[in-house]
Amino acid sequence: MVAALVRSTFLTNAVYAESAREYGLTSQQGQLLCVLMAQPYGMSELGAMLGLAKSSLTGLVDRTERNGLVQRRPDPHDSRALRIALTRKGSELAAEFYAETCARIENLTTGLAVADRDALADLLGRVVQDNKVPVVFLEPGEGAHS
Amino acid sequence: MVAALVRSTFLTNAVYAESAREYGLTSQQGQLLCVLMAQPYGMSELGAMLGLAKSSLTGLVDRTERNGLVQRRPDPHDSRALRIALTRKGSELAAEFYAETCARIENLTTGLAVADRDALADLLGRVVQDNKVPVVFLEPGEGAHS
DNA sequence: AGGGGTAGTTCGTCCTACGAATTGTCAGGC
DNA sequence: GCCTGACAATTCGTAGGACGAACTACCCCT
Repeated sequence: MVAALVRSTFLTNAVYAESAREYGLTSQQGQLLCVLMAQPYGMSELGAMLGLAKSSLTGLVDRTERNGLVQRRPDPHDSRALRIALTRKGSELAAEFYAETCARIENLTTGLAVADRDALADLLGRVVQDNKVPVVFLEPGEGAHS
Repeated sequence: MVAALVRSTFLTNAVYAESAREYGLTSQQGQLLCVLMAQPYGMSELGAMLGLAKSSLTGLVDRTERNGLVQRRPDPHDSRALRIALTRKGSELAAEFYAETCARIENLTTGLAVADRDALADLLGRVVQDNKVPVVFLEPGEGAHS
């Protein structure tokens, strides 16, 4: 059990990172884009979702902003706070990266029968839910709700 | 499916990293120790298993060696090559880290019935095998065979 | 108006990862 | 025996990632 989970994690990481790399992203930047596909978030919210310290986030957003993918917008209701949102370019890149990554991850399970794939999705879904994993990756079809 | 896999990967990463941290390790150093629990390997072999460039490995082994966990031994049959092996201290730390990490990962699935856990292990095991994931984490019970 | 808590940034430090260039060694052909 | 191509590993420079501690600016409550 444990070994299977750890190794599949290793596998998924590698696939994710390689896909990101081909779009000129790091894993972390790709993850940031994927989170922001749903809606803009504040720095602190992002830190909580991604499990990063505030200071780590500043840098990540800096670099991603420098690449023109993301934008710091002032929060209208709180002048301390920021809303981090995708730029047009970031939005387009995120969509491509997301689609390609989905395809590649999906491909990892092509050795399984359809019923088995469904079973796996269900079981993993439950584990994820039981452990309250933040939505770092949308369900395909789960669109932006803003 | 895809989202469940990616999110469970995120979860496992976080648990692994936190466990490592508590033993004074980074994820990568922890991974290195786990791989070496099975047997010593050469730098190139490690690079292939972990999916790292040679130059990345030099640094990782440097830092881990500096902490006294790992040792570069000359390869008796090839004086270009090295065998990277756990030191006594590294071996002990690896065992503790491994056990603790196993426990924590196992814990992620306590929301599942035993039969479901077995099913999940089986399905993930097949995915891992189909995709030829290197043995970056032993099956509990799979001991060193040297 | 004062003061505790919150949002983000800055700074210094260390780890991670890569590619290109380099050194030493092995082994096969001649 | 020697040369040459392939291979093992390191070095160097660069860039990103992550953290904690210290700091600024602002919110809100009283």
